[in-house]
Amino acid sequence: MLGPSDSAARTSARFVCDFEPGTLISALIGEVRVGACHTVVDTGAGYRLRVGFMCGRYALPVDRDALGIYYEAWARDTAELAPNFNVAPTSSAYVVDEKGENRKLRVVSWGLVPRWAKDTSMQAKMINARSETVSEKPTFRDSFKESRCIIPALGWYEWQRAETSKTPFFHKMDSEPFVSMAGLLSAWKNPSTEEWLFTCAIVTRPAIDSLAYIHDRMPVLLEPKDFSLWLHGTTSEADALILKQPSGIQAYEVSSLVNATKNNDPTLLTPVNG
DNA sequence: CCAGACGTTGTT
DNA sequence: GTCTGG
DNA sequence: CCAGACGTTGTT
DNA sequence: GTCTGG
Repeated sequence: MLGPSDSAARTSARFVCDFEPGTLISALIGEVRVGACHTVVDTGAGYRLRVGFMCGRYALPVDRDALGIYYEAWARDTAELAPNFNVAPTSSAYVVDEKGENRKLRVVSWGLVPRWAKDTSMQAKMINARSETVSEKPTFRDSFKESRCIIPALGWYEWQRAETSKTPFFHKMDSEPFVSMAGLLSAWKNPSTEEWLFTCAIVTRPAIDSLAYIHDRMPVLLEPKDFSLWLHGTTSEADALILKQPSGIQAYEVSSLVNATKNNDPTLLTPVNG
């Protein structure tokens, strides 16, 4: 059982709690069930549970053709996007999808608009879809069943929160050129203009232990050998891929320049000595 | 029947 | 579109 | 995700 | 505090 003196556990262990988030747990710490998702912060006045952050920004400073080759996807007809070190919600982004035998690279807007939406006002909040509930939620379930995609990135950013600070980290693969995030794709027809808008969301999961000191959630990551199954497998097969434990991820602190979306250059990826 | 929601993360 | 609440 | 705005009337 | 824009 974790105690206040267990400093290693304070920085890296994760917990499930049975009480209201934010409750001071100095008197309750003996009752915390170790298992997932929360870190303990010493506030001086006691111990507080803290949750981490989620993938709300990523980098894709890569051209269309490199993605087409890596993902074995048709990219010749895809619009060229500028290299982007700071992809934000509602930004244009590349995804890989597969209709029948045709795997192609597609330009979409990040933040899923379900096909029945009246407008795009909720888009910026729909950047993540929890894997635990994605097959049930009205906003995501149709896309999960019929229109899964891969969202490529060089890596993703997370902000580690402390009592008075927030520190961005960049996450990338050790030995793959890209992070392949499990995604959902949706096509929405604007009722006014009759134009189609393609949008996507990143499927998320609890963070693996080695990343828990930064945040408690992470994207579902796909291995190259599983790309096809994610894109056209059954929902059961997709569920199985969600449950796989990812590995080979490195994370390092970066400059808070990334906070402002107007900043968009290679220095955002430069490691900071923490 | 119609009206209204439909989501995630992190806050206290 | 589809489900829940009134 | 973070940064930045947060308003009206009347005018072109 | 909460919403919009990037």
